[in-house]
Amino acid sequence: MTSPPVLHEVLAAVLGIRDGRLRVLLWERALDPDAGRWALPGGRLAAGEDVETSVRRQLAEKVDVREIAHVEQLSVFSDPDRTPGPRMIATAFLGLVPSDADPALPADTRWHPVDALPATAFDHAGIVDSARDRLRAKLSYTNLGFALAPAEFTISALREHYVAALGHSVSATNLQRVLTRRDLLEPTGETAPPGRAGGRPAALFRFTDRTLRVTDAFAVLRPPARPDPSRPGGSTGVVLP
Amino acid sequence: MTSPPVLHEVLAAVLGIRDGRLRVLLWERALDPDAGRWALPGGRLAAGEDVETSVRRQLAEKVDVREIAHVEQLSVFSDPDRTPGPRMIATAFLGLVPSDADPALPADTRWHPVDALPATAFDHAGIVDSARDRLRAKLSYTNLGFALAPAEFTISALREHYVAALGHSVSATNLQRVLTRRDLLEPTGETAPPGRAGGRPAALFRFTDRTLRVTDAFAVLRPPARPDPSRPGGSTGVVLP
DNA sequence: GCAAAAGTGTTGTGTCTACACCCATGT
DNA sequence: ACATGGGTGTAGACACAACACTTTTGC
Repeated sequence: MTSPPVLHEVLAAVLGIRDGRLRVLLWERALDPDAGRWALPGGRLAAGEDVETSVRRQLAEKVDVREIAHVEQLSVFSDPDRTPGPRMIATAFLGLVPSDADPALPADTRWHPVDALPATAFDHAGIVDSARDRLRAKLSYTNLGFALAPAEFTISALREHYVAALGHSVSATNLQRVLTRRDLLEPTGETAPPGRAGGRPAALFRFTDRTLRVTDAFAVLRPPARPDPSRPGGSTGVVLP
Repeated sequence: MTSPPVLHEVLAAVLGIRDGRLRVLLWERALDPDAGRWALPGGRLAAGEDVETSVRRQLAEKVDVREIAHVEQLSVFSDPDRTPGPRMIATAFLGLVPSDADPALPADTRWHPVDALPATAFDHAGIVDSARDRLRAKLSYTNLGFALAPAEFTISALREHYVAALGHSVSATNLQRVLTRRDLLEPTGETAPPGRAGGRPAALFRFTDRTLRVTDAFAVLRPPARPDPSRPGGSTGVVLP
C-alpha cells in the first residue's frame, strides 16, 4: 500500500513585453533529459516553503525578484509521464515583469515570443499557453496592466503593451477611457517630448495601484443596485437642455 | 541536499443546492488528528493517476461519480504546517452536483451550508471558501448553472438555485433573458403543474449544453468587431416607424 | 503652413435592470 | 370572480466602440 515517492517542483512562466512582443523567459537545458530544449525556470520545492515562496526564491536566480510585479498560481500539472524518471508533479505560476525592468539574465536564459516558441522541454509549452491565456483574460477585467507597463508611460506606449499582450488591435482612445473610468490611471503631470517628426507631447500616466484589483467582477446577474448615498447627484448624471 | 518526503493529496469541495441552500459535502473525522471535525473528501494520490483522475476516483467512494456534473481545479494548498505529521500538499478541486442527484451518502458524511460551516479540519474551511468564490464568479460569465440545476426545471426553480449560490436576489425575468440571449436554455415543451394555490403552469426548460462554456469572455477591450457575414440582416435589428 | 501625434467630443448601439402589464390556472 | 404565480413588453440608464475633430508640437 505504500505509494512510490512523488517529487514536487514549481515552474514559472514569466511573461513580459520585450521589443513590442509578449515574451516568456526560458533557459536552454544543457543536460539530458531534453538537452538543448528550452525550459521554464523553477525547481524542487524545499523543506520549509510553500509553493509561492518557492517560486519566488527560484526566480531570484534568474531575475531580480523585485522586478517581478505579479505572481499567481496557474494550476497543477500532474500527468504521471510528464517527465521521465521519478514522478514529478509541477505547480505552475504566472509571473509578470514590467517592460522597464531589464534584469541581467544568465547566459543560458532568453526571452522568447510566446507565439513562436522554440522546442520546449517536457510539457512546458502547455504551461506557457495557459499563462498567456490567463494574462489575456485578466487584462480585460482587472488592473493587471500595471504588471506589464513601466512605472510611467504615455497612453500610446501603454496601448502597444496591450496590443502585444492581447494579440488584437486596441484603440488608445478607448483604452484611456476604460482605465480612467475605473480610476486605474493617474497623470503624473509630466509630459514626454515628441519624436523627431513632431506631434503634440504626450502626457505621462501611472497606475494608481500596483497590486491586483478586480474591476469588473460581474458580467451579468449583478447584485441589485442599492441606492448609493455616497454619490451626491441623483441617479441621472447630466440633464441636457 | 535530499529533501524530506512530501506526500500529495487531492481534496474536493463538492457543492450543490440542497434544501434551498448552497451546501458542501463533508465527512466527520473519527480519528485523530482533528477527530470530530469535518473534512473534505479526498485522499492520497495513487501511482498511475493525475490529480483529476484521482479526485474523481476518490469521490466515487462518497457520491456516484456520474452524479458529478462538473469538476475543476482550484489551487494548491502547500503551507508546510497545514497538517500535522509528514508534510502533505493538497490540490483542491471544485465539484458540483445537480440538485436532482441524491446520492446515498456514507454514515459519516453530510451536506453542510457553506455559510455556516461546522468546525472543519485543517485548512479545509479556506478551500470551501475558494470553491464558493469560484462558483459565484463563473455563474456570471459561463453556463455553469447547468451543474447545479436538475435536468429539467422551471425558471423560478432555477432562480432559487442562483439565489442560493450567489447569495443575493435574482430576478426571474432577467435570469431567463440573460440565459436565453446566450442560447443556454431551451424549452422542453412540457409544463409543470401549478401548486395548490393555482397559477399559470410553468414551462420546463433544460440547458442546451451540459459542459462548461464561457459566454462572456471579455469585460472590456474586446477584439474589434469584424463584420459577421453569417448574420443576414445589417448591423441594426429593427427600425421603428 | 503642413504633417504628425495626442487627446477630447460626440454619436450610435447594445444590453442590462427594473417595472408594468398580460396570461393561465385553481378555488 | 379573484388570487396566485408565470411570462412578455417596454422604458431608462449606462457604458462601450467608433470616429470626427481639436490641440500641440517639429520641420
